Amino acid sequence: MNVLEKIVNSVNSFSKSERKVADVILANPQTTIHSSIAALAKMADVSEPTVNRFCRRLDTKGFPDFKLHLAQSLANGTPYVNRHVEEDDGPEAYTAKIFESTMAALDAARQNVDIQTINRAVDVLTQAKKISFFGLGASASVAHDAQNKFFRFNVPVVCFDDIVMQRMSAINSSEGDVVVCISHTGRTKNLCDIAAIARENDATVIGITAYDSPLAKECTLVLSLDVPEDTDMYMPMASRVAQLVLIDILATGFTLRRGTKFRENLKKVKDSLRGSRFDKKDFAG
Amino acid sequence: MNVLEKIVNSVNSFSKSERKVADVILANPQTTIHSSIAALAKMADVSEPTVNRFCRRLDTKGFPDFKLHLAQSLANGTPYVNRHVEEDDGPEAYTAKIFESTMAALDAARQNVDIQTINRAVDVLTQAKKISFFGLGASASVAHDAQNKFFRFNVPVVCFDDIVMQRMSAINSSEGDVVVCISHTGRTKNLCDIAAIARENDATVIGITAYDSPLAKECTLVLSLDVPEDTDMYMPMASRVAQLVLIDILATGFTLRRGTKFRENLKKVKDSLRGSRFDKKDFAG
DNA sequence: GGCTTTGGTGTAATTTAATTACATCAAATC
DNA sequence: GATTTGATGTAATTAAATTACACCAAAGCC
Repeated sequence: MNVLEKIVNSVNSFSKSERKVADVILANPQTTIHSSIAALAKMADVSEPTVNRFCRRLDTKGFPDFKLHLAQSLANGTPYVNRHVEEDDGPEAYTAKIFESTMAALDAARQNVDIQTINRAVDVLTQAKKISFFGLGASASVAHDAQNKFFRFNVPVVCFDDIVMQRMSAINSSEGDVVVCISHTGRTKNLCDIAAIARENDATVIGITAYDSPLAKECTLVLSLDVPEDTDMYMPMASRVAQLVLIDILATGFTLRRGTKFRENLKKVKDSLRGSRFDKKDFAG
Repeated sequence: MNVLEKIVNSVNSFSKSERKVADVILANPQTTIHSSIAALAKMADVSEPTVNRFCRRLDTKGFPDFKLHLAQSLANGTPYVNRHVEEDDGPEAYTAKIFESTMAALDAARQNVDIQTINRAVDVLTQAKKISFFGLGASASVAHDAQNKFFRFNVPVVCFDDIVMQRMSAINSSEGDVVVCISHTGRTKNLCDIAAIARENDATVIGITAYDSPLAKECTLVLSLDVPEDTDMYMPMASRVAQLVLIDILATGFTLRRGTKFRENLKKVKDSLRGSRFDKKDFAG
C-alpha cells in the first residue's frame, strides 16, 4: 500500500497532533516532499518530534525516509482520491482536482466493469446488421463519438440525439439490429421507451447505464460503470468520460474480433483524411 | 523528463568521477535512495562533494532533493505505462490496457497543461458575448459536449460540426465573441480557415489543439495537451478524453468565477430535468 | 475526590548528514 | 615549459533530523 493511502486509512488511529500533520500533508503533498521537518512542523503547528513520530508510525525510518515514500506515492500517478472542487479553489487547485477525480473515476470504472458483458457486447456488435447509438443531453455527445468510431468500421451505423428520430429508428429496427442506449442515470423516460420499442421489434439493446435503473431493465445487455460522480457542479463529468472509454473498449474489441485484414481497412479510412489536412512536413514549426 | 533517463542521456557530459557516480546509481538505484551521500560517495569511490555536484548538474537542489527525484523515477516505471493493445489480447487484456493508457494520457496531460493559459481562457469565456464551439470528425463530439456544458450556464452558445455553418458563424462573429476550435492534430485545413476568419472579425479564438500546429498559429490562446496518442487503432482515443477533461476544467473555472448566486441557477437547470425522468423513489430497484 | 499512571507533546541537546570554502592537482592551451 | 582552467578532495561549517528528557493532560485506581 502506498503511504498516501496509508495515511488516509489510519487517520482514525492518529492523535490530535498527528492528525494535524496528516491534514497538512494530504493538502499539499507536493510541498511536503520539498520541505524540511521544521517547515512541515510549523505548517501543521506542531513540534518537530511529533512529525518524526508521525513518520515512524507509518513504518518509515524517519522523516527523510518518509519523504522518499511520499515522493513515490505521488509519482505513482495520482493520489487517486476523488477530491471535490471547492468555492475558493484557484486554477491550479481545480485543474488538479478535476484531472484527479476523473482518473479516480476511471480507476473505479475499471474495477467495476464486467469483462464478460463487454465480451458479449462485442459479440453482438460484430454480428450486427445495423448499429444505432442513442443518447440525450450529455450522453448525446457520447453517442456521437461512438458513431464516429464505428462508422470507420464500414458498418451501417446511425446516431440520433432527437427523440422523434430515435423513436422512428427504433420502430424500424428488426432482428439482427443492435441499439445502444447511453444514459448515466438510466432514468430518462424517453430513452427507456426507445429501448422498449427496439426490443419489441426484436433488436438487441445494449445499455450503457447504471445497473438497476429503469433503462437497464429494458435492455438485453447492460454495461454498468458505477462511477462515483461529483455532482457538486450539477454536471455529469467523470461518468461521461468513463462511458467514452467504454466505447473505446467496445470499438477496440470490435476491430480485434474482425481480424488483421479488417484493420487494413481502418488505415485506409485514416489515410483518406490526409487530403483535408496540412502535411506534417509542409508545416515546419 | 525523469531523472533516471536524464542520467542516461547526459552521460557524455559527465566528468570521470561523475560518471563513476552515475554508474553506481544506475546499477543500484533502489539502494541509492536509501543511502546517505557518504555511503554513495564510498560506493562510487569519489568524495562527497563530487556526489553533490553530480546532483546539482541534474538540476536538483542537492543530494536529498536528488533522491526524491530518483524515488519518483523509480516509482513511475511501472504503474501506468501506455501499454499498447496487441493482436491476440483477450477482453481482460484490452480492457485493462485501454483504461490504463487513458489514465496515463490524463496524467501526462495534467502535467503538461499550462495553468496560466487555462486561467486566461476562463477569463475570456466569462466575458464572452457569445461562445462558439467548432470541431470536425472525432472532435465534433467534444464540441457538442462543450456546448452541452456551457449551455447550462445560460450563456449564448452555439456548436457546429458542419463546415459551412461554421464558416458562416465565424464570418458573423465580432468583438467580444469567443470561438473555441477543437482539433487534436491542429492540421485540419477547414478548421484553420475558420479560426483565421473568426480572428479577422475580431473574435477571440481559443484553440484546444497541439502546440506548434497550423491551427495553433491562428489562435489567440492555445490550450495544448500533448497527449501521447496510441495510433495503433487509427483512432484518436486518449487525446479526445483529455480534451473533454479540459472542457470540464474550463466549465468549472467558469462556474467558480461566476460566484455562488450563479450556481443556484445551475441547480435550477438540473431540477428542470426532473420532469423527464423516473424519480429515484418511484423506481425501487 | 484525590492519587497514580499512561500516553502525548514540546524543549533542548545531540548526533548525523549535507554543503561550502578552499586547497590541490591534472590536463589543456598558449 | 608556463599558465590557466576545470575537476576533485579535505576540512570546516551549516543545516537537518533525531534523541533524551521534562511536562502536562486525561484516564484509571484507590
